[in-house]
Amino acid sequence: MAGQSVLTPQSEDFPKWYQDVVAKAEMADNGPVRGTMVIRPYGYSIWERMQSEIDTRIKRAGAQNAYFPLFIPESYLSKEAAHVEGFSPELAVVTHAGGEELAEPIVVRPTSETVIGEFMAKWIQSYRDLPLLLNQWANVVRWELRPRLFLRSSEFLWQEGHTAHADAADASAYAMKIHLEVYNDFLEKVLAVPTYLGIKPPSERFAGATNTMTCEGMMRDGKALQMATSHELGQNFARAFDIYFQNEEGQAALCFTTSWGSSTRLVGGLIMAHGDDHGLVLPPHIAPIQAVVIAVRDAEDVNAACASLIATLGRADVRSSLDRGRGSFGRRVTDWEIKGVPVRIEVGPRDLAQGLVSIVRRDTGEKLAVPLNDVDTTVVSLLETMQEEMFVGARAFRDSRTRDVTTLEEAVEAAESGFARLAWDLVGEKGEARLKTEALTVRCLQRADGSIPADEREEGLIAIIAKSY
RNA sequence: CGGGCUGUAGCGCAGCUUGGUAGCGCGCUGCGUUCGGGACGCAGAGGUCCCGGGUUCAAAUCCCGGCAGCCCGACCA
Repeated sequence: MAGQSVLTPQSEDFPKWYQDVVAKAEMADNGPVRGTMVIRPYGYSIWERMQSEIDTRIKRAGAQNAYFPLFIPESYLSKEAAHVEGFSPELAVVTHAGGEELAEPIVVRPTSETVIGEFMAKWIQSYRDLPLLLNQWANVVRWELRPRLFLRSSEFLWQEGHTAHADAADASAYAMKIHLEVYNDFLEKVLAVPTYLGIKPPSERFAGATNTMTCEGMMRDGKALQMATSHELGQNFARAFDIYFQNEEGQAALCFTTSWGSSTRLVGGLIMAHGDDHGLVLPPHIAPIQAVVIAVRDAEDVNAACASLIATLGRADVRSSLDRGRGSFGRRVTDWEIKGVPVRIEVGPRDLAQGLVSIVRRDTGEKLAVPLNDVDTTVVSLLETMQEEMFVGARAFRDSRTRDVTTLEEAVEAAESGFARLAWDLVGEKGEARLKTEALTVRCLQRADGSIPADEREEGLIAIIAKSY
């Protein structure tokens, strides 16, 4: 059995590999209703760590958490024309409740701009109430025809921020702040995923937004995944929901609003950004278990050494877990690899006799013999090294698969294996239509230096073109 | 919604052509030997063969009608 692979190799069938990992790492199962998802404890613990990291950053940016209802009157959605048009194909609508047909159908929220807009209008009186910075953690429903666990499910978990500002500049600056200091910082520092930042072309904009910013990550198969988005909504929703305030001159003025979100899709992105043929590879900062201590065999002295190591690692703030010597060694090693635990510490009689343990890195497979007394300091510094190297490695991979091109035809070719960078002037609406026939899209527009432009009419913008999830 | 495929044990499948009382691998349970890269032996448990109807002495198998799922074509975090 040795050497036989447990997972479908990525090179053979990437989607199958993804499904295998999700199942075998015990991340999630399909729910009974098509498109729904059961998130299993291991997958959920990763999501919880994401929530905690993102939530901390959101609060640092000044927003407060609140909760708005799952059920939204259908009439609310209709108040913003582009919004309802964009979302109507994927709405789940409640027509019956309490044993009767409802007078007005109720929509299960696909996003909460409308309800929150209604309440912002109520709560905002004067410029002193601005900016109003809200966030909520919730589930939302967008009916999916082609669901995939974490990446596209009919119900998913997310965080949605909603803010109101006195002027366009303040709204735009705040959306940018969230985008850089919450999303991009989280993606780079915690998930070790490098991104291309930019704005969506008008065709890809959020329904009802005046501008949409995105963080695009590259997966191991070269396809793009939108990992978070931030929208400037202009006065579209303020107008629809009468979000007025009295300015310093005593006149009524319309607010400018923003919204921004990140979801359980991040879990899928994490899997696909770092995973290899042996399974998940988790960056230490996100890993629920950073180090697993494996007893090579279930013997008294081995178990005692393991217990002592767990205690030591705990004092060093390393999230660790013990694998007692039940079952075959190889099997247990494989199982922990599939789950992507960054560091494996093997404790066996042979090493122990010399006062050593074996420490193995999940990302490189590198194996070190380390004296018992040095385990905590070694692991702590190793985890930081791995976090950094995983980011650098992912960035090198992304860069190696990103090509500057000068024609649409070259872009199509380059997007076979990664991203193409092409002058936005050379794309335009016609180019987008051409790309669509090749199942390609403009993922984002950015300035030549990689920064985020204010709008798509700026001179000299670069379009990042790729296949996407 | 259009085209192709599949529903048999927890999972993956064979059996169906040519009807005859339900099988394999993995997993699971118990005991024992093992354990430094997916261990092995022995003994077990587990099935409305997707649903409904029909043909037949007899249907997983043949016929009719449903339902569900998967893959490929237009949207989305």
